Amino acid sequence: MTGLDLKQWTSDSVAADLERAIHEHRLPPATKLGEDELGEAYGISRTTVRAALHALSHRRLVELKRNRGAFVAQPSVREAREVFEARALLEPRTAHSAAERMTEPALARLRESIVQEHAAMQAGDDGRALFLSGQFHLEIARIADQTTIEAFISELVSRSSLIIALYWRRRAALCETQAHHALLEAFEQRDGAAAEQLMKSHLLDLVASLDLRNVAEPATSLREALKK
Amino acid sequence: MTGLDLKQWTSDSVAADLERAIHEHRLPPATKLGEDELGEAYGISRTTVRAALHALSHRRLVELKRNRGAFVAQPSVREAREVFEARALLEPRTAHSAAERMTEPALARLRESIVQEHAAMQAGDDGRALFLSGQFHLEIARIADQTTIEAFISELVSRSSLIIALYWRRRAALCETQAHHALLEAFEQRDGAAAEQLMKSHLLDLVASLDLRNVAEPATSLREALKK
DNA sequence: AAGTGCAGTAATGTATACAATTCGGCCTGC
DNA sequence: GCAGGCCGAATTGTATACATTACTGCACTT
Repeated sequence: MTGLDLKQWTSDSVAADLERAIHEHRLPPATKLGEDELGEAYGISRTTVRAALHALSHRRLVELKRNRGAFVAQPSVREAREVFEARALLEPRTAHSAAERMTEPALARLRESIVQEHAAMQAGDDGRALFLSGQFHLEIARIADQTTIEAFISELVSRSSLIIALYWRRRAALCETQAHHALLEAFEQRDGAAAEQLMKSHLLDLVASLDLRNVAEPATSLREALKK
Repeated sequence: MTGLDLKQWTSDSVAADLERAIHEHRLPPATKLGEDELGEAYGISRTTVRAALHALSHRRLVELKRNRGAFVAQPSVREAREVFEARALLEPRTAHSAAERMTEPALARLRESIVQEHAAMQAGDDGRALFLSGQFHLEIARIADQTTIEAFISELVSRSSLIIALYWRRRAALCETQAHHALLEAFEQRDGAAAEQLMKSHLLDLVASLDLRNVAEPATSLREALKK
């Protein structure tokens, strides 16, 4: 477990640590996140753990079931589609803005991100590669100088990682860095329209790589299903 | 205060209650939300109040200052612009989808919303009118059957209410229901393109009615300003 | 008189103890 | 043999007590 007892953990840092673990698929969907267990792992009390779990539940990365506990979320097929529809609304035009505001240091950060992503993939660390891939998308929103939209994209990217964990079809991997390279070129040329279009197809490719056939998942619990 | 001791308050219901109070301008920006004070008002312990305040801080309706407490957020001019830029990305195309999926019961709900909004305004209850105006926008996302985007819009609408509290220019009021009526007509005709366009201009009008001249707000605290 | 240092106070941050609820196993009865 | 109900264990939900931090006022120094 991550919980080295050296650090002074706060609810925020614990939440960030857990989010990264989820994002990197070290904590797969449906994993039970017991408060006592986590508290012991991090060397803190349940109070702080609870705050972290609640924070993650607000980002839909964790599902809180009353009197049952916290579990890594399992996005439904429906939710998976919605997440990518939301990304399709936000990211292309954000990429457009980013291209227009692009600077040399920003380009350097994007290149560095791709390099690290590539390295992680070479090292066979798929989880880390996936996380870094998300960082690339986040960095674009940061460059576009839209912190509000950045926060939304951050949530959506993390949730996408859960979706990939559940619905990823082909393990063929190179497609990601390829698309990011293409985006980088558009950014280098400050070509907003191209960046917007590339981001749009990149997201469509992502959805296409998923197996989102509706399998009519049984209600997880009758209680839930009968609520209304 | 709202805290009637009849109800069994949970952190979620307290958060919802506070959010509504903020949305209706009963709790203006910068209001101190003391844990003890709220706990006493609702007849619950600080633990539950804290959870509610944390939830609201995740929606950027409340600012948590470490060891200082919780305050109703005061969006900056910058943040105000960002909120409406995000809405401009999300809402027009959501309105488009809504128009295409429109049903008679959904239309009835929209009409009812407008009626109530109008009634509240006639009654001089500006806060409630503002809240209902937000409900209209939310209902559209609900009709579009996009719960993920709906959650984002819900947050943005509530934050918009804070922005209006801070930067509203003219008290002239009728503009809101007017725009909503126009949208309703587009919905009645299932005209997605028109709805999208009307929503776009409606949001632009809203921004235009604000006074977002940059006044270079002084750093709220030197500590914050010098953090990096 | 202005600014600095110090201590008191009041609030939040954290941990722990108790209460409530859920689920699992077992047992009984038909 | 199976369905239904009861009881127990485990885990979360809530409240309270303690620790920590930041601000406020006052006295003191220069």
